[in-house]
Amino acid sequence: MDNAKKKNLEGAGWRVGSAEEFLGLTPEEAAFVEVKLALSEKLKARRTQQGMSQAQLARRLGSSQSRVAKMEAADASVTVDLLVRGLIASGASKREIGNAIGGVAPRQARTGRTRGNAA
Amino acid sequence: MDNAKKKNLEGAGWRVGSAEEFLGLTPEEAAFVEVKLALSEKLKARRTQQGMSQAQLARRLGSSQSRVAKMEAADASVTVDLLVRGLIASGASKREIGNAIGGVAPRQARTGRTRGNAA
DNA sequence: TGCGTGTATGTCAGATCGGACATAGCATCG
DNA sequence: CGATGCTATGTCCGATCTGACATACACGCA
Repeated sequence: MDNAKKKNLEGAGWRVGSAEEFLGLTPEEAAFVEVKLALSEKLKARRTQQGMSQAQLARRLGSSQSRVAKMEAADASVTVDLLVRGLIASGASKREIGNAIGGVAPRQARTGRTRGNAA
Repeated sequence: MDNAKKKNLEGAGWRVGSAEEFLGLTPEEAAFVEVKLALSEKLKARRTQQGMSQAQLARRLGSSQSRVAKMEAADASVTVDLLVRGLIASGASKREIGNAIGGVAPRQARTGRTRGNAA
């Protein structure tokens, strides 16, 4: 799965979700998968951004490299639970997690926060 | 990690924000619990707001009333996975889910978290 | 009082998850 | 080339979760 491409689509008009429907998922299942995908992407982004290897993050998580790989691949055997824990272990705040799921595009194109912030 | 401990503690009846530290949770565990709490609150809010009973939501979820009760109680035996599914089943958008976690209050005052909608 | 409805709590068998391990693919380096 | 480091995939088996059920509590009503 190439994240770059997916992100392009997201930024453009939203395509990723349609893949799930194509697979015969209900809208609810699709939404759930989207949540997982969003979190797995964010996890990978944070990890690489911090120059960590999967093995390092795994250690921090008390898990294994293979599991981290599956997390980032949004493998079916990975739950949102684990992804959230992984994000937290990678230092993500609740805010970041929330934004990853429902937030506006994580693209850094925008200079200001969605909402007025820092004094 | 130490789910047993968490289970007991949660079962012992606990309060929202500050209790984690008192319970000796690591910051990461605390953050995770906060996520769960935020989601369970949102779930209950959405359900009642829609005039649904736990049993009705359960049916929609393909689950049972007792499990929904546990979800809303943020019981240790429910995962973020299930909470997210519950929210989706209740019609919540990804955005709403993200906001519930990441906490930018959409509209109403964020202070009355206990349920203070007694207007 | 008894009944109906909604919610809370405990339990359990079966389903799912997760850490660990093995293994393979791919770069990079000496 | 071999060695090292990082990632991907498949497979176990013990740990955890989940739906279902039983049951209890609360409230309103006739």
